[in-house]
Amino acid sequence: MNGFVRIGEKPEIARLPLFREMDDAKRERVFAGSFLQVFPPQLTLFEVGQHADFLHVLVDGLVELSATSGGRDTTMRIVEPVTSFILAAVVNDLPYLMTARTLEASRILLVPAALIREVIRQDTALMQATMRELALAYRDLVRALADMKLRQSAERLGNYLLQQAAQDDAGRTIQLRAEKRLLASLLGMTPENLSRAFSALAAHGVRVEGSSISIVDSDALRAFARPDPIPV
Amino acid sequence: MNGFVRIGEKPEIARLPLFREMDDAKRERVFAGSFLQVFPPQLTLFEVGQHADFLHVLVDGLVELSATSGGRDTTMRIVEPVTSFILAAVVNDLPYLMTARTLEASRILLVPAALIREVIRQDTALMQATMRELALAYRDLVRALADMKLRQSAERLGNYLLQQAAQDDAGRTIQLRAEKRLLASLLGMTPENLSRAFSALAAHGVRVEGSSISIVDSDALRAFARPDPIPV
DNA sequence: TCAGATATTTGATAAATGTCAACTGAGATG
DNA sequence: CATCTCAGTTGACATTTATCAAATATCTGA
Repeated sequence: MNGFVRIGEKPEIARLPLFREMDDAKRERVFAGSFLQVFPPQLTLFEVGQHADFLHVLVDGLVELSATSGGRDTTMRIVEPVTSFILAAVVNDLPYLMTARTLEASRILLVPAALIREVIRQDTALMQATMRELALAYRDLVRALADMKLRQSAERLGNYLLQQAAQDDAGRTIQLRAEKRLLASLLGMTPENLSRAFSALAAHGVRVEGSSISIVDSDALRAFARPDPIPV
Repeated sequence: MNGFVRIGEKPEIARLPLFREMDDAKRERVFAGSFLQVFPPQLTLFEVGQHADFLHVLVDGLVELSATSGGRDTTMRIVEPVTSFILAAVVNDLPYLMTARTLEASRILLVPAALIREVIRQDTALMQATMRELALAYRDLVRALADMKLRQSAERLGNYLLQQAAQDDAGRTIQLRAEKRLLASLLGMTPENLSRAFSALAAHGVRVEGSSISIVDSDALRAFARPDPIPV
């Protein structure tokens, strides 16, 4: 299951903001030099400190990115398909700051770092897309850090739910794709605390049934969580 | 005090990683379309949500960038000269996510956002430098967020001191350029808590005299703060 | 230099979060 | 179908951090 990209995968990858605008021939070259690989669940793809050999594009499955500080580690991002990840390390040819682990069986496009750096230098549209992608990622982190510094746990959870509901356009019901312990780590709290945060949100329009969360009163939740007014 | 860049300022700005590699004529064009302005202390340069009209380069003085979440706000960065700031908002033509305020009287080069975006499109070296800058900024934030999630306050302070000592190459003594309340906000704690964190670090090789902090036993401090092993 | 304003520190207390242990329930396995 | 395992929840308690108040230090400007 290891080899060049097959035809079937290309369109959805080519449609990514990162690759969308670039020259077709160059894109072809990138794909030809990359390989799509299948990984089992719970496999570590790379670890903090390792040299960044590949830009990753998750085509199918689920991946966790975690970072370490003072010995312990924390979930930084849960990557859903189709998304590229670990772009910043690749661009600057620096060691990974995060560890990546599959949560489910996943298909991942591995783009050799040297290749993508070379094509970035040659293709202005790709470079510009990379720049945009990094700037957006930066802004996401600014928000995440401000949230972490200023909001308490139930509020962070409330905002996470509102955000998920908005972007999955699932309307009012959110299906958690990962375990709750992971969500807890992503939101910077313990599983016990997450559990209590969910209880607290019951009074603010949130109903929980296993991994299915419904926002039954989104005004009430908004009033409690005070989401950031500036759109992404 | 408002006008085109005078000769005296150019060299140090041109030496910035962001502008260093670009075509000389293009750089000249950027400078010609920008203006250097002097601001008094405690002046708000722009606020969250405003449209990003200028890339800023702090030439002299001190600037605070703060972000807002749930009504309150927190210091995200203390900008020292000579550094550009607010690049991500300018690149993507999006509203500022942060508020900027001078802490001291400051001279700032204001580069019109439309101009820098245009020149970025034309000059590959500048685009690449922008991309690199954003990727590095992203990585800084990854670290900051992991720290915030995983370390407690005295540990965060310890690491901040180690990092400052390393980069200012001031050796063992750090001069705080801003008020301690600001440092507290930057590190995500209250001023009271910062004060106690300093007391706690007394037992780990740190001596405080007003705004002058000495690391008298850097091994002890390192043992306590367990700094991240991966270099910046 | 002194008075007033402001920053910082210290103490007492409250709130939020983490830790540990026990319990519950759902899914997996034989 | 029983039971085994483990994620999730709940309760009791410890720790960390915030809050409020007061005391002290530092800075500013007349």
